[in-house]
Amino acid sequence: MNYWLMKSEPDVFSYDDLVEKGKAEWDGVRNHAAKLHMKAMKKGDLALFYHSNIGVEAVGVMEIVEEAAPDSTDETGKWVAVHVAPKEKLTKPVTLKAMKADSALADMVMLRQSRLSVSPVSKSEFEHILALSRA
DNA sequence: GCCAACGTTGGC
DNA sequence: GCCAACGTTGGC
Repeated sequence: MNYWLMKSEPDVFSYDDLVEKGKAEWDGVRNHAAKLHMKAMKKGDLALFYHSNIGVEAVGVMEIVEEAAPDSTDETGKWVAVHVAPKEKLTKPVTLKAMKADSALADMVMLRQSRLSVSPVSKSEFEHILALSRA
């Protein structure tokens, strides 16, 4: 089982929007590194849902329910998307500020490469963030 | 609104 | 194949 972090601007698509839909295609990713990460995702993997621009915090956990397939919004056939479903809304969002301030998360890929919209998260980082959300 | 990071494009 | 110019993302 692997863990991931996926960014979305909440005014475009928020965690609550995902809860409302029940399941959604994570489309629109147009970055090669992000694409490779999506292709590596397996059904049952968990991903943090992160709100960029507004909030700037991890707000929930979702599950990968369908592995990478052609992105329905892409006409070139070059890009892929996975399908996700909401799993658990964090009791308390974990802000970027809190993640940056935590030495246990210093190696997080998303902190090192802030523009990457889909990034891997280690098991210990994932569990640490969940612990912070309950603190 | 600004700016840093970084990806892409195009001239050479 | 290099690199400058430019566009986009995302934090502040």
